[in-house]
Amino acid sequence: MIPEEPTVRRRLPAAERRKLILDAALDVFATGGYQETTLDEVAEKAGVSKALIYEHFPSKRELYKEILETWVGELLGRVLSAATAAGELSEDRLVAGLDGFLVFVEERRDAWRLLIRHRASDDVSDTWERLFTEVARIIGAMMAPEMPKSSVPEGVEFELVLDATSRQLMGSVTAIANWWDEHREVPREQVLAMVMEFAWVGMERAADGERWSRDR
Amino acid sequence: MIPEEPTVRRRLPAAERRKLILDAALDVFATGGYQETTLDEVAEKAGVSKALIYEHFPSKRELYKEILETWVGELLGRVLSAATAAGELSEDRLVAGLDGFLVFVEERRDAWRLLIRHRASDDVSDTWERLFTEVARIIGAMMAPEMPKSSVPEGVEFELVLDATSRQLMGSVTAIANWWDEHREVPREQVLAMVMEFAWVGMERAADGERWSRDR
DNA sequence: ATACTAACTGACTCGTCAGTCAGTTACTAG
DNA sequence: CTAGTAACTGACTGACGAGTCAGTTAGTAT
Repeated sequence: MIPEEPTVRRRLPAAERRKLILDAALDVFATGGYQETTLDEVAEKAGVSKALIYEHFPSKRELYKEILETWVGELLGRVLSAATAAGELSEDRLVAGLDGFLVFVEERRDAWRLLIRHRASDDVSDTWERLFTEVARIIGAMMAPEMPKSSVPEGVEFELVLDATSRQLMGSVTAIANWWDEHREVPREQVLAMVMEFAWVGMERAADGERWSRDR
Repeated sequence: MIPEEPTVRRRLPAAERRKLILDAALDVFATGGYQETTLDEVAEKAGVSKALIYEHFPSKRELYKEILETWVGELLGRVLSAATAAGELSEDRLVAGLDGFLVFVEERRDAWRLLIRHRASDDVSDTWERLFTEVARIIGAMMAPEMPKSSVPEGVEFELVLDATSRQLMGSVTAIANWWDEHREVPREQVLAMVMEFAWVGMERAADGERWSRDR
């Protein structure tokens, strides 16, 4: 009869199959989140049986964690390399890192969706919390030179303000990234400009010693 | 034998029992989110059988939605009444509304936790999305007078910027509220000051026509 | 006291899904 | 050609959890 295409291997070496499963799982987890995703869906998407998934990963949880850590690593790597490539000035580095983040969101929307589809799954919240705290720490380190004492409200520890501010920055950037997800037509430079408009200008002004005060 | 305390009613009128179930459910849902809480937990916390819950609510989903809508309503009500009580100036109103929000978070941490424990549950995400959009709309309306054209990056629709900015504000405020949840020792006024420092000063500066630009 | 009703429960069904196991078959080393 | 092994699967188990039902009992009206 018609001979089967020899390049189409029905059985793949473990590493390749593993990769395909990871890709399928990213896709499915990103769409539905951890809890509502079933391994049967992942198996179907990957075109294999569920049992095979267990040849490559010990549990659903471990599969998810591996993907989560892979992509957080990728994201962090991009942001950091973009930042360090931008030179010495911490302001330039922050802007470059922010743009690197937006590039990541633009290119890997699936991974970005996975990263924000986090909460509510106590099963894996420890992993997420660890990674999240790590990111906050790094951003805080980049922001520290931009945060002179003058911008610290009286009676609050500098460390606390730094921590809170880095989380605010993460929160606003995350929010606009999600907004962007529904407004893809807006080009990246404009998103970047809006982030700067919102978050950055305030920090600059704070750096000049001008601060909001209650009695004005 | 020892007569039972007559004031301890073993059977309560429907309305009271309903209230107790709602309280218990808020508590449990707030701790674990929608998907991971079971009605058996809620029943145990409320001190009744699971079957009784179904005498008062048609389904788990409806129970959750009722709680969600109750507390979003409460939150919105407080923010709006604080804002309107603050006078005519939209800036004053925004600050007052923000403080009203922080008061809510401080007083009803359980409800606040419920409100952020949202994502990933497609079961109820439509309800959440509706409420979320509503809040963004209201904040956008409050912000609009504070956002002169000068703060709009070139080439972007004003409406889009307004929408994106309101979401950034929500994101940063949400982020600091969550941070506050782990730093309860920080008094509310200082949290408010940090929010202003981060978000507000930037907006004011933008209003003066000073903007971040890429080439400086 | 008696009957009536609303509050309430234990024990069930039924579907779903993570994880398992006993195999079967595609490839490959000799 | 023939083991041998790695890739792969169908059919299963066991646990868990939403929702149901046939009752039982506390309060109440007469």
